[in-house]
Formats: sequence, C-alpha cells, structure tokens
Amino acid sequence: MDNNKLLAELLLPGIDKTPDYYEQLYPQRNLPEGARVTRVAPSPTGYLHLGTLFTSLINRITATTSGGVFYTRIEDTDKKREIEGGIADIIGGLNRFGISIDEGFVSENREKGDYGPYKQSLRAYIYQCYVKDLLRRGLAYPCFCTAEELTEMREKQERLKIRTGYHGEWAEHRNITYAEAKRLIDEGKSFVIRLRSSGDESRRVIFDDVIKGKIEMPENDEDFVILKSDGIPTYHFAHAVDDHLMRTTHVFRGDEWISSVPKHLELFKILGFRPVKYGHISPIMKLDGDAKRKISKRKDPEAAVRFFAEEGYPAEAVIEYLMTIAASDFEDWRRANPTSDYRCFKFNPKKMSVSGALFDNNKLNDVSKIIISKMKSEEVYSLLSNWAKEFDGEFYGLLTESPDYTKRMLAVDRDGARNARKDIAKWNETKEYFAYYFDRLFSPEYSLPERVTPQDARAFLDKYKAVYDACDDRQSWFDKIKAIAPQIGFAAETKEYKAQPDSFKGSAGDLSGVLRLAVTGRINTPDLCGIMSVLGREKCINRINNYIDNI
RNA sequence: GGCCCGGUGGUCAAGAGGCCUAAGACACCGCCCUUUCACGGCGGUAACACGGGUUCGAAUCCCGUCCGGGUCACCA
Repeated sequence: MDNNKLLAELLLPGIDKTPDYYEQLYPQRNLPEGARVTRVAPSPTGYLHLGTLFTSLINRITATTSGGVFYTRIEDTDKKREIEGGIADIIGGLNRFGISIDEGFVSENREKGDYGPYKQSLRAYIYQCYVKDLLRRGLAYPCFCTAEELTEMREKQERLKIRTGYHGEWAEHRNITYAEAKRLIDEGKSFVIRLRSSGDESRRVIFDDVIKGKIEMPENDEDFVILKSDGIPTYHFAHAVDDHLMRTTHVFRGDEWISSVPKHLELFKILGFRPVKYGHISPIMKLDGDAKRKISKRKDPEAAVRFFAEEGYPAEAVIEYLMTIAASDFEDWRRANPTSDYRCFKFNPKKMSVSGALFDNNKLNDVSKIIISKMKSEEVYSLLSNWAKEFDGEFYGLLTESPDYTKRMLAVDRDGARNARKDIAKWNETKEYFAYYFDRLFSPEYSLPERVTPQDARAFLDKYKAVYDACDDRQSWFDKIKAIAPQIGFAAETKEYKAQPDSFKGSAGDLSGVLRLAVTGRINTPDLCGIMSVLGREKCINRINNYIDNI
C-alpha cells in the first residue's frame, strides 16, 4: 500500500463507504427545468437574527419563483458555541414569519425530506468518507500543529511582512509520511486534516455572482482545515459536501462569505462536484453615531427578530419591509398589485442592492401602518390579542373581557371606512392609543380647546346632554352640535367662522373639541361619533358630567 | 496591511453614453379637503464623493485619490 492509502487507514479507520455510495443514495432531484433548490443553513449559536430572516426570505422567494425547493439545514458543527433553544427559536421564527419550509428542519425536532439528515452533527460519517477519499488520493493530509505553533507561525509571517497562513513552504506537515504520522499519533498527539491545495496565488479565479456580478480573486493556495480534531468538518467542507449531496443549485448567503469562495470552488473541483451558483447578500446596516455598520447581535436590539415580535409589528409587515430592501422593483410591483401575496412577486436577484442598506425604521413603520390599515377589525382583534397575551397581560385582560366591545372599538374608522387610517404601526402603541375605551386606562386632563372658555364649555355640554342620543348616526350627531353652536355664540359652519372670525367665539368644530375632551380626554381622536357609540350612553354621560365638574 | 466589494437627496433607490433641467417611495415642510387628528389630493426643500482622462457628448466607460463595508481561525 502506498503512503496515502496507509495514511487514510491510519487516520480514519472504520470509514468504509465511498463517495459513490452517497451519490446513489442522494440522487438528482426530479424537478422541472429551471427550478432552483435553495436553503438556509443557520448555526444554532444564537437566536434568529434579522440577517438570517432576510437571507431565508431571499432563498425562499427564489425557490418559490422558480418552482423549486427551499430547505433548512442545521449547521451545528461548533458544539462549543451552541446555545440552548437556538434551533427552536430559529425554525419557530421562520414559521412565525411565514417562511414556509419544504424540507429539512420544520420544527425543533422534526425534519422531513429524502436528503437528510439535515443536521451536520449527524452527518459526521458522511464527511469522513469524503475526507478519506481525499486522503487516499493524496489531496489531504494530517497536520499536528498546535494552536500555539500556528500563532507563532502567523506572528513570524507578520514580522517578515509576508502573507499569513498555512500555505506553500509554511505548510509544515504537507509532506508528512505515514511513519511520522503514526509516531505522532502513538505519542497521543491530536491532529486535523488539511486540504493539500493545488491552487496558485498568482492565478485568478473568476466566478459570476448572481447578485454582485463578475468577481475575480486570487486562487486559494491555503491548506485550510477540512476536518477538525474532533472529527467534525469545518464550514467550508461541510458546505461543499452537503450542498452537493442535497442537490442545492443556488446558495444565497451573507457577503462575508465572498472571500472564501475560492476555497469553496477548489473543494467543489477536487471533489468532482458541479459548483453551486452563489448570490452574496449585503448586510443590513445600522447607523451608529454617523458611522454605518453591520447590524450587530450584541449592540442592537432589532438584530434579534424577537424584537419585532415584542414591539408588535405584524410578521407580514416585517417581511414586506424586507422585500422592499431585497428587490428594488418590489414597491413598483406592490403598487400594481396592492392586494397580492408577496409570494407572487417574481424575484430577480439582479435587482438586489449590491451595497448594504441602512435599516430604516420610518419605512418599516410606514409599511406596517399600511398593512394594519387594510385589516378588518376581526383580524386586528386576533393579532392584537395574541400579541397582548404574550407581552401585556393587563391589556390582554381588558381586550378579551368583552370581545364584542373590543371588536366594535377596533371597527371605528376601519370596517367600511372609505379612507383607512394609518396610525398604528405596531401593537405596543395600541394600549395608549385606545386607552379611553377602558375606564381603567382612562385618565383625562380636563383641558379646554383654544377659544373655548369653561363657561361656554359647560353651557354647550348642558345643552348637548339634553339632545344626545347614543343611537345618532354621524350626520345627526353633528347636526345637533351645529344646532347648539349659534345659541352660545359659535358659528355652525367652519367656513362661516373663518369668513368672519370677529363675529363668533369659534365654530362647531371647537365645540366638538369640547365633547371630545370630555369623552376621551384627548384633543385628537378618530371619529368621535363612532367612539361615543361604542362607549355607550352611560359612560359618555358620566364622563361629560365629570368634565363639567372639573373644568 | 494584503485581498475583495461598494460610493446618486437625511434613508431606500431608478438610471446600461444623448430620452437627466436626474424618477419614485419613506421622512420633513407648506397648501387644499375636513367636527379634531388622520386618510386623501396638490406642491416644496434636498443628490450623481473628488480629481484626471476617453468621447461631439459622462451619473453611466477607464485611471487615481478619498471614504465606507467585508475578510484574512480547528467560528459559522
């Protein structure tokens, strides 16, 4: 047996499957021409991050647009950094945001599909078969350097001002013999397996990124690690093997990966795999002082997708906003198709921004307001109460005490309104917004509109009480106010007042302001007539009386 | 520092040599509508990073400078 084969047996004994076996086990997918197979491969080292959601959305919509498959794969090759509940949060989050998963992990512990297992820690044996094959072919070798030795080497390279890394002359164990390796192993030394790179730094590798276009870089010539000392592959190796075996066609991932594309391409080549198409996504940025930077898990609460749920942004709004960043033609499409599901949008990665977009809260709020304004009261009731149940117990109690009352409240200026209000962006604003509907939250200030004296206010309210009828429709409701106005020196019509401001104390509008303040404690509200009708006679009269007593 | 990528209003962006006196959206301001506030309508402020080329003509092509971002692990 030659050196390579001896080495392969020494390093990975008991690994007896060959690449051919897996090629047959995971056949080509039977999909129509042009269908794209995409995936998202989160690592459970933290909770669902905005960037991961964004990446998932792009991969999802790409698969959808092309009639392909979108799957999830858990990249848990770094056991040290893994956190409890990470998978549940990530997969659960994708589900909550309506990113449907065709294959792979569909919940914390359930996976489906024929290309599994979809968790890398369960695929160790597969990777090792491929590594062993590389070893036999002389394309990989063991390296016994310790972390300290590697650091020392890098420092030396830095001192010498030459390119750092384990390559060329610096690749200490590149030509290790079977005998040496055996001796070191017998001594109990641990080792990693490195690729024996045939790349040349002076040659260029060119690839066509579906988002960024043509990119040219020096070839990889580093003998990077493919199998760690614990027998688990590095990201690079797992990516090549998994995406090939799972028959992925397109990989959309964060653009921090661009610089490792030469490594990946080299791997695809020596493994005999057809390379995937890459699309590198620019990160979502945030303004920090006046510097733009990648949104960060540690510093920015909005980095965790959970934040949006807590704030009470409807999932649909977050996705809609993300779509506007993802595709520059999305808003045009939306204008042309105001009621279509975003999933019907034909996504074209060429329309993606090449540079990172600043996260724009104004825009998110606007998008969210539009979405909420289109909902009917039933839908608002269901989403709002679900939100409150999780994040505001007191409000939840109030909201669900009388669902019918709450729904009538939500219907004001909404169901059947010709112009939808756009004043709610997220559910955590609604407790304050709807406060006057609930005695427990109602805390009036007893102020007066400009131009109205306490005497006039009382006079108006006394007269109003006498004619008030809780069943009045909008028109008769306001007609009554207009009828009272001239009796106490106010103009019935605003125009009248504006034409001759000196002839009147104010207009009927000022008087409705008095009523508004009395009943809601606010100077601005949605349609007062509607509000009073939801509140009911008893509450309105009580509040009017209290107001009269307190001004 | 090496290697990549990028730079159009405050933000997201359209723009592929003449259609650019540079779209649209968000934000901001004003007016109109109006029982308040919104909604809606109309209008406004505001940008091609800089310097050289190429060309009859440059936001668009080339070079340089500056600025921003990413990456250089047994992390993904």
